[in-house]
Amino acid sequence: MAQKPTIPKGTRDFLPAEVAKRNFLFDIVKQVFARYGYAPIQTPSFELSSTLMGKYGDEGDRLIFRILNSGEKIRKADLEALAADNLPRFASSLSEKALRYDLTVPFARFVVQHQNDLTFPFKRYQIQPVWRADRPQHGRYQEFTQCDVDVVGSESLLYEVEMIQIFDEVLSNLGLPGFSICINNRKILSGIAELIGEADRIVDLTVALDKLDKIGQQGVIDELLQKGFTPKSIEKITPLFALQGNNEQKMELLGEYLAQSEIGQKGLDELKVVLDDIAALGLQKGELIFDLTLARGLNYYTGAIFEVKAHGVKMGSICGGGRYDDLTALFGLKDLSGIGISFGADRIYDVMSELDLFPKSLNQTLSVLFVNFGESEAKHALKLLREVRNIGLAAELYPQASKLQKQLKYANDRQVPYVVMIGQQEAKDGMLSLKNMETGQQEQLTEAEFLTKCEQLF
RNA sequence: GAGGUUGUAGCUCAGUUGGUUAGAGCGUCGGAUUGUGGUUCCGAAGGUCGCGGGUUCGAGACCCGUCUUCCUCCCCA
Repeated sequence: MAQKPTIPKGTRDFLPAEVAKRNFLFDIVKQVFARYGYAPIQTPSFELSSTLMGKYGDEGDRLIFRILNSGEKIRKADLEALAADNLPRFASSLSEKALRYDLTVPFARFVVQHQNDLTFPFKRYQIQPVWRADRPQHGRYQEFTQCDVDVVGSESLLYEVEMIQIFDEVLSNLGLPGFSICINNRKILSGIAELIGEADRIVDLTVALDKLDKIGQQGVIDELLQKGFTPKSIEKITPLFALQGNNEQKMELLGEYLAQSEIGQKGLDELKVVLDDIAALGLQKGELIFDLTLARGLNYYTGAIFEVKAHGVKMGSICGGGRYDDLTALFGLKDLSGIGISFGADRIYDVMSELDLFPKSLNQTLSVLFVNFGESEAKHALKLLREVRNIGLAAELYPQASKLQKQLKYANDRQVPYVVMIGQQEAKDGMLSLKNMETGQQEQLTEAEFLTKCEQLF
């Protein structure tokens, strides 16, 4: 026997029932995106390595899937680098292309490349798979789909507000009973780093701070010591550990703490505008929380940063995003601030499955099944079948004259609500039997009566 | 990238200190029922025990390698 086929780790097949649910999810996402004025674009699955490398931090670079050069190009391999044990350089000489790691960086490249064809502020959405060479885990895949909205060409904080509204509207429309939209601002984090005299170590600082709720105060201090922060600078951080209460209380305390930092104050001011606007507008199911420990490792964020967590399930963040002032500058277009967010479709799918939030009717892909009683009966049914399809209902004729038992079982398995039976005598009389599969009841109808009923169903 | 864990029928899983012919439930197929499904009863098919190597008279079980699963870390959606 041939060996059982498998697919690579971290990837999945989707059965019809799963695709139906995923499409349900995508449809709601698209609907909201479109309503806020975003238009869809698509970009290639893979980019030049130079486009992607270096944009996500060291950790991110490691997780980028690289595409091996093909054909004669393989001869370009830098064997000296290999001999010198310089593996990154050796790898680069083997590969010039890589699968996209997210949709934001390819989008920045897209904007720069097509800047003459775009009207700014440019608003786009993009729903496509991305790939990460990560260790698979619960809610973590090597191939997964992101749903991104981004706008570039405006610094207006109205877009921060808009992104929060989109989070709230999409997730509420999907039926999530509750979720936290966490917000922070990189400028606040920069201000803190500046104040403690470690302005150039902001990444190490934020990564450690990010773990506060996981490893606790002492854990953060230990990590900072390990990273080489001086006890003196760490001491200056400790007031932050006491930060508690609601958003206003946290902001007030932080206002005093950051009094001497211009950039920190700016971050606070931005945050306040956004929080006030949202407070005035209100949210449906979402809860907006200022979370100072929210850091996000992606190093292109410069202003607001977001992360969303679903309530009632054990799952990492289901959405993320933030403002980036310099991303297009990396590709040669300066002074173009952007902000964007991403919905992790696969994690949201998992959350919805766990909470049983998908409508049951999604599995119904066929409304009417015509039973096949034989060659001449089938030919007769075919004409009626065409009319049912013209009305707009999904309908089909069973392909062979199997036992009725088998045909009904097929209808049952496919959750078909109505089965039509036309035997020899019925065909002659222009009559048919319509069986309701849910109630089991059956009625005799003329063909005209049946078609009228189909129109009502549609 | 570090550590741990898992893999036996289509699916979920049993399988004792290594010992003849590897089991169950569900599902599938056939029949009870030749034009009536979802329930019931009877019967059948379906396995190089993830893959490769090793130890042994003998391996599903022990050892090594490899792939895969899930978990913790790292990072993230």
